[in-house]
Amino acid sequence: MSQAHERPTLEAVARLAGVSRATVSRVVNGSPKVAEPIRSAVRRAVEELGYIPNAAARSLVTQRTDSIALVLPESASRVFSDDPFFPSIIHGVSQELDAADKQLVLMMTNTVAGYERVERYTTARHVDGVLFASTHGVDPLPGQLSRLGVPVVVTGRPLGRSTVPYVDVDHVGGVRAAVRHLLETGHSRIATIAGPQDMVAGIDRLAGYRAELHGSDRRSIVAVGDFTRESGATAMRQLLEDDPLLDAVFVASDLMAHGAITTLRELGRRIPDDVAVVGFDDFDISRYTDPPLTTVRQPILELGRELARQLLRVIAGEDVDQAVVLPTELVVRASA
Amino acid sequence: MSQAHERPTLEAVARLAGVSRATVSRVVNGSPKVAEPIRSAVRRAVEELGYIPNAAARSLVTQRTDSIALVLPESASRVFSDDPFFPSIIHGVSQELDAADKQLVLMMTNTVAGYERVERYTTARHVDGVLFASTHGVDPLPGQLSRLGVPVVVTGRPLGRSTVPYVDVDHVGGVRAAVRHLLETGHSRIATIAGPQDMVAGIDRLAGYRAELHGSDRRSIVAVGDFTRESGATAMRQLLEDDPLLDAVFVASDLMAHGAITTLRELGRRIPDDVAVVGFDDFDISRYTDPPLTTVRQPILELGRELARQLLRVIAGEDVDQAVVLPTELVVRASA
DNA sequence: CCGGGCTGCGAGAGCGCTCTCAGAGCAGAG
DNA sequence: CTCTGCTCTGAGAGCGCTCTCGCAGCCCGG
Repeated sequence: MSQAHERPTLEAVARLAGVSRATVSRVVNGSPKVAEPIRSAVRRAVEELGYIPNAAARSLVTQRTDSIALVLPESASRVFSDDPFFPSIIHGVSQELDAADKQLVLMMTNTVAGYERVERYTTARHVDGVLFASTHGVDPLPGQLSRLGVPVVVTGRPLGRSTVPYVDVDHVGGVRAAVRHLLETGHSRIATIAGPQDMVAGIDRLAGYRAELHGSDRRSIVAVGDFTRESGATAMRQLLEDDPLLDAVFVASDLMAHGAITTLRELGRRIPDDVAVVGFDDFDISRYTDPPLTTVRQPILELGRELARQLLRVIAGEDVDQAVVLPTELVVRASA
Repeated sequence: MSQAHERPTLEAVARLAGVSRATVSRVVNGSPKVAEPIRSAVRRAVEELGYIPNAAARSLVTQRTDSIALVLPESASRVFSDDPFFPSIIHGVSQELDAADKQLVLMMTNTVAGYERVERYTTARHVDGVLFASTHGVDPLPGQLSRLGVPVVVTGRPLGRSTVPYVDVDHVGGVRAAVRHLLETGHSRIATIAGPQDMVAGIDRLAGYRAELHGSDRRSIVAVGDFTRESGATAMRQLLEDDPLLDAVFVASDLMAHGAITTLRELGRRIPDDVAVVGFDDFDISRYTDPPLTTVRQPILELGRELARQLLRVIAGEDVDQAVVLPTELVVRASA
């Protein structure tokens, strides 16, 4: 049954092929300086024994593990089942790492001990580098690891000063396009449901809204949510209390936009005739809402891929830009 | 900057504390047979040097890695961004592994080479065990690994004979409850949109539908989808062509049910008055469809957790049941 | 025919840890 | 006071691999 203990080692292959361990190692690792007859003899021995190198032994000497950690913050788990953001990031990262033949190790800091766990694990040289997705507030861990010599890349411009390389999307540009669209289509009372103000995504999107409104004679009407559907529904109700005559709302996430739409419909407002709605994300579901959601697309999959690519570059010792910002794009559908 | 090379070893700690490597190792691993004064001297040295054990060296001798692979099949990536199934599994697995202080290594077999990659990686003793989620058709890999001595647990009753332990949900029971509900509420022409017939979930849910209908004088009206929203929309159109008078439909996944609802609405059918709709999954979104979806809840998070728990038991050498089946439950909302 | 350079292979050290085994030290019994 | 038995610590082997280094064999030019 279990052949776990009898798994062949380099030594065994070497004996069978009648060569030294070093030569087998060369063949296995594709060194060019092995003569052809010997090479094929070794190949045959490897095949026959079903030899597979022991990863721990190898990385003990090479100091590499060929795996990469992706750290998702506490909040990730909370919204996990409803929010395709993290799955898409994971998917994108995984695509790039697959191509580079690296493994993805997922870590969630959803327990209190998680934070310390991540630190221990990554500094135990378990992984060659660490990716952080969507950190809240000012997270010291990325900088800390980076200072310890661990390659690190994060999503989202870090709050506070930090020299850790990051990948982000153009929140402000996307939001401005959205608000401009609302202005150009003749809306005069444009409100916003902002995201959490301890996250860059929340902060920047609100800033974009304010920036585009600034200079027009429109005043800003703001409510704040936490990117969940429920918070969007609540915030919409609040906005309508604040200004019953508002005729448009930019919502800082698609999920919150869905919540807002539910509220608007409950209160008998027609979309977009009474109130135009624009979201941010362009999740798949948003094509299927009623009406289909006008929203700002952010390339989440690509964000994940770029994140991984940057880290691989850092690991390879190449120079990388401290910031990579991916473009966003307004997708006009029926809701505005 | 980079302190990577100067990272302290056991040896260094031992020297500083004035003891042997063995004693430091004992303290680090919490062995009780170390006298208190020495123990605290070692602790101080560990603290002072910031010592963290090298994982590779440790697992080279212990033959354990304290990490677990979760393998998602090709199709996972395809539906990843729209289907909360895999995220929930990941989340559940991760909860249990966190508690056991194990790491989660994610692998997707979405490339052609992925299959072989998984095999190499897992047999390289990179992980202590392997979890498979939602395999399609008859996948030989789980059995193969299991025969090589690698602990394996899979989701979903395996097709074909297999002795690999699995965790699944009670598809048939849930579906029968759903169809019974439709019968009891006076529906006479009950159709179904089935899932892919190369997956247990697809097969069993169709079987449940047939089983409950059997004996009543109703005939079965079947279309097949692939669990995606689009396929649900298409299948619904097909069903209405086959039987324009049908008054209820059991749809084998929530996403397909959403598609079906879209189609029904486009064709002017009222839900549930003209056609009652029941789904399967109870995804979060299904509470927010219009009307809210009556559906069969399957405990996906719990499925992931149980999956991990079973594997941990196998790894610990305990006996486990070859099958664990979690209950499903009909959740009645407005669509039926 | 000899010496220098090159290529291909093997010997052996060592990566950082765990764990067995033996021995030192001490307490208590005889 | 000796002997037994126990507890605690250290020495050392070894996990499976990579990689440096040196040497053997060969080819070529002088």
